[in-house]
Formats: sequence, structure tokens, C-alpha cells
Amino acid sequence: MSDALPPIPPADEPRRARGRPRKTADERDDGNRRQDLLRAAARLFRQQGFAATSTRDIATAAGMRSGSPFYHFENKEALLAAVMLEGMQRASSQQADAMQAAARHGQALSARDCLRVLVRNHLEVLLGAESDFIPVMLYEWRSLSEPQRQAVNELRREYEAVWVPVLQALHDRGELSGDTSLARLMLFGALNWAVQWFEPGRRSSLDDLTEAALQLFLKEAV
Amino acid sequence: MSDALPPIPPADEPRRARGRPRKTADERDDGNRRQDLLRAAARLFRQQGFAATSTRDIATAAGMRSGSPFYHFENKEALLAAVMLEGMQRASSQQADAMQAAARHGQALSARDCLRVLVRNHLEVLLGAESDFIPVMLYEWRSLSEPQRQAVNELRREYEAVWVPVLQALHDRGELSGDTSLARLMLFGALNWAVQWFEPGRRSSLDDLTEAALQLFLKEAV
DNA sequence: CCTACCGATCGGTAGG
DNA sequence: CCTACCGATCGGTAGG
Repeated sequence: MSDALPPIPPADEPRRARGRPRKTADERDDGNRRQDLLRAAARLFRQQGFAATSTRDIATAAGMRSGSPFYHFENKEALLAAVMLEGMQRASSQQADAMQAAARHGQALSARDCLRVLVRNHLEVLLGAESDFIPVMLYEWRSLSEPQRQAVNELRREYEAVWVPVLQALHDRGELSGDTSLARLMLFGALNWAVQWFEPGRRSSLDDLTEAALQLFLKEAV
Repeated sequence: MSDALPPIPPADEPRRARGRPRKTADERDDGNRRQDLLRAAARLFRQQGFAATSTRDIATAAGMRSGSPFYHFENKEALLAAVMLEGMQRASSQQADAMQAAARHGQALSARDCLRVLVRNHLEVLLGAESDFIPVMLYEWRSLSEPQRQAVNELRREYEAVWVPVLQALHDRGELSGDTSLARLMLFGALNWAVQWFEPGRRSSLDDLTEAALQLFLKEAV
């Protein structure tokens, strides 16, 4: 008994990683938890604002304990930036899909039809179900540090770049008057403001809003 | 000694007010300090947001110590409500003045001219120097409790009511198409959004913006 | 990803 | 309006 030594592990036994018990199984779990955090953060940031939302609130909403969000994000601000980046990526890819789908139907898409697709998709991104990410980006801009703003701004420029030739074409055909750059800013303003007053079930639908916007901003073709 | 009763105060001796040593002198001082707080709060709430601004920040900016704001306002939220109410009162009276001044010049003001005056004044209220109050109202709405929202909303309805007949007249003359109620919401959106991108010295002036908005939203009269 | 914890800050108050 | 203070909460971290 007394000379019974603990068994010596074979030299080639894989060393167990210490300190951070990472899963060897599918990484999906990790990604899912991060996504859960993003979704919870987006919803709470939108409802209460960034500063009024504690990382504990977010952790609880994602089914975690108070310290766990910092395993996935360096700090609270990085979580905000991630929400905005995620929002812009979704918006851009959704916008590209919408344009492609529309182009497949009618092969020759008029500038007016293009704008209709863009406006309709923008409203979907802004007001559709499960869309907290973009409103957070619109209304928590000042809570972001300068380097993070630049990162988000890059995606934002991509998103807006799609609108430029459409508005230019409308201007050339006399359907949109005035400076197209100011027109774009005012159009975005008119649409983004809907976040403040739109109520899903009530009165006007997103289709209604789309038609109203087109009717309001566009002139008859000459 | 045992029968010595505490002296009975004469019935007509003036009772000293205890607890709050209010000034007997001019009340101007009080009003000025309150205004200082409002101004400081408006600026900080706008720059950093309501939740990210401490009452200590505000006190310091107004030249007071940390506890003093609570002499003037019941709590932080009441201070926010006061900022918004002050903003709406100024906006409304400024709007009334602008309309009166315009009516004195040209005696018959066209609907288009009316809208020009309203838009120009709205931009001034929104983007002019010393105007932090209305932006705070626009972007801190969710930080307000329901009863306070109702109080602010009352003033807001008054302000917007002035626009209704003007937009209706434009619609009747064919210069504005579509539902006038949606048109009003989109117009406000287009203008309010300028808070996010307008830079005072740069490129376009408030006059430029006014003309751009009119050109964008209005059709030729039929 | 949890437990246990820290230092800092915050809104607000008593008493003068 | 100041002084001095309190209880609560918050972002974040060490160690596992």
C-alpha cells in the first residue's frame, strides 16, 4: 500500500489547457452566446439607452451572470460598437438582396422603382420585427468613441453609396429637385424619424409609408 | 423643583419657520440660479445624454456644489422635464413671433411663404446658437416618465398645430401631395435629423436648408 | 463562463 | 445654497 505510487501519465498524453476551459466540441455554442448577448444588448440599448443599461441587465437578459459579458467583449463600449457593426452588416446585405431580387423580376428597373425598393427595405430594417440594431446606431452615436465611429462610418458609407446613383438618376430625369446630397440627408431624416412615432399594427403599414415617402419627395417625370 | 413646568410660550409669539431658510430679499437671485441650472443641464444632456450626465456635472457647470440642484428641482428627472418644457415654451413663442413679423411685412402671406417662415424658425430653434433645449427633447424622450411626457406633449401639440392649416392649404392648392399628416411627420423628420449632421460654419446655411426643404417637399402650384 | 469581490461614482438627504 | 454623508449600483477583474 505504502509503495503504491500514483500512476504516471504517458508522456504523449495531451496536455490539458489550463485557465480557460475552451470547448473542444462545436464552436457554435460560443458563437450563439455572443449572439445572445448582442441581441439582448440591442434590445435594452434601444429601450433604455446605452448609459441607462447596465452590463448586469444585459447578462441577465442573455441568461448569464454579471461578469460573463466581459468574457465576450472587452468592455461595455465594445459591446455597443459590436451592436452597431452587426446592424450595419445586416442592413447592407439585406439591401443588396432586395435590389437583386427586384432586378430579377422586372429586368429594366426604373430609378423610381429602385428608390421604392431602397426605401421599403430601409423601413424594414428600421421598423420591422427584431430590428433594434439600427435604431441603436442612430440614437447612441454620441456614446461611441472616435475610432469606433470611424469603423461604423465605413459600413454606413457603403450602405448609403447605393442610394447615390439612384437619386442622381431621379434628379437627371427631373423627378427630384434640389441638391441630391441634401435630398439624401432629408430623405433619411424623414424615414429615420419614423422610429419615434411608428406603431406596427396601427394605421399605416410599411408599404403605406413607402408610397407616402415617394409621393412626397418625387415630382412627376418630365 | 419637581413642580417647575416648562415655560409656556406666549400665544402670540411669531413661530419661526424651521427647516428652510428662504430669502426675504429679491427673488431674482433664485430665478437666475434656476435658469443657470437649466442652461447647464440642457447643454450637458445634449452633449452626453441624460443618463450619462451626473447631477454633480450639472452643479459644477452652474457653479454650485453637488447637493444644490436638489434645492431647485425635486430630482434629476424633474430637471430633465423642466429643460424640455422650457424648450417648448421658447420654441412656441419664437414661432408665434416669427409668424407675426412675417405677416406685418407682406400683408397677404401665401401658404408657401407661411411654410418657409415655419421651417426657417424651426431650424433656428433646432440648430441656432444657444439651442440645446429642443434637441434634448427630441432625443431624450424615453428618459421621461409618462406623466411628464404628457405635460410636454401638450406644448408640443400646440407647436405643431400651427403647421396643420398651412400644410392643408398647400395640399388644397396641389403644392403638397399625399396625406398631410404623414407629410408633417416626414417633414419634421427631415428637419430634426439635421441635428445629427448640420455643422454651423460649413457649406450650407439655415437659409440654404430652408430653401432645400421647400424645393424638395413642394410641387409647383397648379 | 461563474464566484467573489473592489474602487468609484451616483442620486439624494439631513441639518444648518 | 453648502457640508457631510449614506446606501445602492456600476463597470470591471482575479482566479478558477
